[in-house]
Formats: sequence, C-alpha cells, structure tokens
Amino acid sequence: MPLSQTLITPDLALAFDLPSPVPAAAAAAIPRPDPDPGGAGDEGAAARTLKRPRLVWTPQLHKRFVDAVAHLGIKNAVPKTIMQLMGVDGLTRENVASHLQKYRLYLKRMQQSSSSSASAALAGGHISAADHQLFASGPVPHHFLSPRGAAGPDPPFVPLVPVNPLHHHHHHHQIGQQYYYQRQMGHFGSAASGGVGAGGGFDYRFLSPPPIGMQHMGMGMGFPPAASSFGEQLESEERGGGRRELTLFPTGDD
DNA sequence: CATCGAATAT
DNA sequence: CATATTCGAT
Repeated sequence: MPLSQTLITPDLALAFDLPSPVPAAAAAAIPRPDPDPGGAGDEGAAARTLKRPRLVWTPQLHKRFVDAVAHLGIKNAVPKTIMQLMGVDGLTRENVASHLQKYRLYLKRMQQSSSSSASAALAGGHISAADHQLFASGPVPHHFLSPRGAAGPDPPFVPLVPVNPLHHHHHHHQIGQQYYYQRQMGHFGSAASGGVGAGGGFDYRFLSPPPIGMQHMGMGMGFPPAASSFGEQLESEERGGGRRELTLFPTGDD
C-alpha cells in the first residue's frame, strides 16, 4: 500500500481535481536513504548514517511545525519533542532544531518591530520577504510567549500516525558547490509557489498528515475524532492582483 | 550520556 | 537565503 495514496483519499482527490496520486512524497520532502536493497538487516544504522538530502520545509511541513510548537508551549517546544509531535517519518531532531532556530529568530524580530503583525513588520522592513514567505504565510500563534502547558507536567501526547512524505528525488548530484537557486520571487504579491517555469519551479505537492491537535490536553478539551478529519487542506494558490491570506480551515488546533 | 542551542559551515 | 553540522553548555 503505497503511502502516496493513503495520504489522500480517492474521493478527496476527486473532489479537488487532483492529478491523482501525486508522486508520493514529493509533498513535503523528507528524504530517506535507500532502504537497503541488498538485504542486510541494519536498516536503522544505515538510515542514521547515510546523509540525507536537504530537507525542504514546505508550507505544509512548516504548518505542522508551528502547530506542534503551539501545542507544546514555548517551554516544551524543544527539537526532540517537536519532532515527535510532528510525527513526520524521516524527520530528524537536527532538522527541527535548525528550523526552530530560524523560527525563533523570526519571532524575535517579529516582537521587536511594532507589535506582532507580520504585515506591519514586513512593511517596516524588519522582516525580509523571504521570512514572510514561509513564516508569515501561515498563521503565527500570537501568544507564543505565553506558555501553554508550561506549568503542566509532560504532555502525554498521543502517538500520531507517522506520516511519510518522502522525497525520493535523486536530484542533481553535486553541482558546483556554489549557489543553487535562490529565486527570491522578488516580492510578495506573487504567491509562494511562484515561478513554475520561471526558474523557480518548486515542487509543492500536497499531503494530508494526521492533524496535530488531536491530543487531550490538560483541560478537558477533547473533541470527537471526526471533528478534525482534515488538518490542512489544499491551498488554492490564487493570485491575480490580490493577496489571499485566507486560511479557510481550522487546523484542529483552535 | 542525551540533547539543547548559538555559532558556524555548506 | 535555507538548511546542515559543529561544539560548548546544561
């Protein structure tokens, strides 16, 4: 059962007119070294030893990241925990640590400037367009500074079904170790996916990982399982003059 | 000993 | 710039 198909139900795919089972994992891009074709048994060792391709933090992945951090509270939001909560197969602690570092910087800069308005910060020139693209593209839990479960004990989060957004792209080998592409889509106004063909050509794909907010928090705030079947949905990349920062679906978080 | 995180490297 | 790796601190 190819997970590429488990992630998106057939009817859902139809409903959105998806090109069928997207090549898997093209979605988020958690690379994984080859599973050992030979037949040895040290799969784990190899998986940990071989160097994985660069992780690409797609908006979807970042979303999960943010959700995880939000649910953990600043205090518990450390790489290992975040990683576990995200439940993304192939995602390493390092991956998260690196992203977290950057995210913290973003939040810091965000605080400095006016209030917590991404727009304002961006306008003020304190936030780079690039930051805006990934970080502010999605909802930024405004109250990240107020520890949520900070005082509480370790959150007994339920095991999330590991999602497996592999990125089996044997991409370029080792081009001149210089600069790849850093097509910074000039400015906001043009959506994120941007240059499909103009040198950009990101391979955004979609996946529907299990929603993060399905854990029972300290408060008796549980909701029926069916309530959050869809954590994140397809994102219509509408352009045409106006920006659309409309998130028309709950994350299961709020 | 594990892992965090700022600094640094690619 | 985005992500990875290093390395001292906890």
